[in-house]
Amino acid sequence: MDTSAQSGTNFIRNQIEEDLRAGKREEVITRFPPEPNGYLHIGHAKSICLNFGLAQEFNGRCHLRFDDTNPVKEEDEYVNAIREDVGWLGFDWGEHQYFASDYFEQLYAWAVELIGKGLAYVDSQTPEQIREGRGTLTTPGTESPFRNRAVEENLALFTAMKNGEFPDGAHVLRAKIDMAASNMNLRDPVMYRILHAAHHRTGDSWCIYPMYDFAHGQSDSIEGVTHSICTLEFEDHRPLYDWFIRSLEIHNPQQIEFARLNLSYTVMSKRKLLQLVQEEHVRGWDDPRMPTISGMRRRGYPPQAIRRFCERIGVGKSDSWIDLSTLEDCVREELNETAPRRLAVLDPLKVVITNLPEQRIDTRAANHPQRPEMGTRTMSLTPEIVIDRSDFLEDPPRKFFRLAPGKEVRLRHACIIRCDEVIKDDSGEVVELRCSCDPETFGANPADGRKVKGTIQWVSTEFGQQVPVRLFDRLFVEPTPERAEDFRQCLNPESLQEVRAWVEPELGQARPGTVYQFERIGYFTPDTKDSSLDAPVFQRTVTLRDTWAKQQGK
RNA sequence: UGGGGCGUCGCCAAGUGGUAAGGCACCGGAUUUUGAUUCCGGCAUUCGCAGGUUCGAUCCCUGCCGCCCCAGCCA
Repeated sequence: MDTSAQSGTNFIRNQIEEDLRAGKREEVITRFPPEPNGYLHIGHAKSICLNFGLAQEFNGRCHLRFDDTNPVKEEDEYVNAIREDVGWLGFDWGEHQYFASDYFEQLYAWAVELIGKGLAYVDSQTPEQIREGRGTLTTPGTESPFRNRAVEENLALFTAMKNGEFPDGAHVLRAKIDMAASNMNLRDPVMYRILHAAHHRTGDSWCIYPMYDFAHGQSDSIEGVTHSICTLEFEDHRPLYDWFIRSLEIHNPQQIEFARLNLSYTVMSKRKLLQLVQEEHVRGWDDPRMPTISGMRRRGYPPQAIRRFCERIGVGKSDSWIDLSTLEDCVREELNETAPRRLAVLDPLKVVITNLPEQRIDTRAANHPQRPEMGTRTMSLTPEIVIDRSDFLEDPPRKFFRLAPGKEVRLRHACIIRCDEVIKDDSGEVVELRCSCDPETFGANPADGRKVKGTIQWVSTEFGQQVPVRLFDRLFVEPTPERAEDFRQCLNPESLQEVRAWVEPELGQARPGTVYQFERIGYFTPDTKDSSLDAPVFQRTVTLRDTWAKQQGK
């Protein structure tokens, strides 16, 4: 793994260093704790890189622990997908894979212990009554009439809850803290609820399940976690986290909170992502337009690019909205180094070279301009080729370095051609160009010293192949769909376009796993799901920077 | 108007008493058989605002202002 990354510093790293220096901790154990109720997205990647990265950096370890305390939402499909994604990102949890459900027995015993200490009680109010009793942000709550039940009665009731003697919602176990606390989390939070639901791992063994607050900290404690890193919204829970640890007198991990990632032009909440999938706005969790790890993998984003992105955006506590261009830049940076180059024509315009000396002229083309070790391939120029429609303009603006009537341009890896004649159909559309070539310019500049600034890609219609290519655009037209009244109203109707492109012959056998650069266009890779052995379906990973287009847009 | 956080360049983000790193974006220019890449150069006399302490403050104090989170038997 590349640890060479530009390691900027951040407040969490600083604090860990301080804890180690001061002797408060002797090792660093972190954990990535996803709830298996959805697929991982780029926001999770930030947390994964942070937790695993810190553990690596301090020679500690990072656990993968599934926070599966709510059986109605969690599924094995999700735990498998999560394991695959974390591994693909390049992180290894070794033997340290855990489930909060592994600790149900221990958690139950601890609940009993707290009841014994008079720190927990069974509340028999209805959910509505409990809500009303909690008070509001500005008014204190009121104590439940069941708050002062005897320890023995609490024990008997809690045992009966566990034994399935009550229906869902009949009773709840609550921590006895302070109904007037200004921090709502301390107003006698619920520890256990009755849920007659099958759990993905424990099946029907339990019909009471611990709440997040009564499971997370203790799970960290059991595993010896030293630094429990989570997102900002849990900051208010820290006093409760500490209260349980203190009341139980067990190992005390330290919770540290950081700001979650927000990315422009996409949504990150699991609920919204689930909705996109269920309402079929996308073709599944791994749709290449999704901000999920699996979607990015399918789209061709290399894991190194995602790790670099997480390193680059830093870690802080202020709400941040990262621009999509930052992510795309990381993807380009990686792919520019590794992607073999090929020529492809997405929007073909037929060109006939009228004076080609032979029916076929072979040239050697480097697979990467800066990396000769990536080898070369042969390209065959024939009298009939296609070029991209956007590389020809009948009436070009100043500084248009491509083809136009009477103008010259270089065919990449081949020779210079001049446009002699423009052929149109009845409707006036240009359907063919007749060009003459300068045979002296194969692998050489014009002997007379004339300058031909433009170079364009081409494909021989005799040897090339036609393949489907999907062009993705951002899923949303609004920079912050997350804030919209209805984020679905912001969906980009043109986020997926499919064209039929001409590509170099060997691309017809391309397999998923390799990302190519189609020169002057972008990076493309065969889709893992829709490609077959000899029929790849290409998709655009990301475009190349295009300063010409940018200038034109102004 | 309870509590908890946050406010340094368009977007992120270091720095936390000694006179503002870096990245993305943007703007110039060089090289280029990808208008790609690469390379050079530019880009905050200023750190939410107002006072105060100090020889000196983004860093300390006071007061404002703005934004985010919390009233699930979700995590």
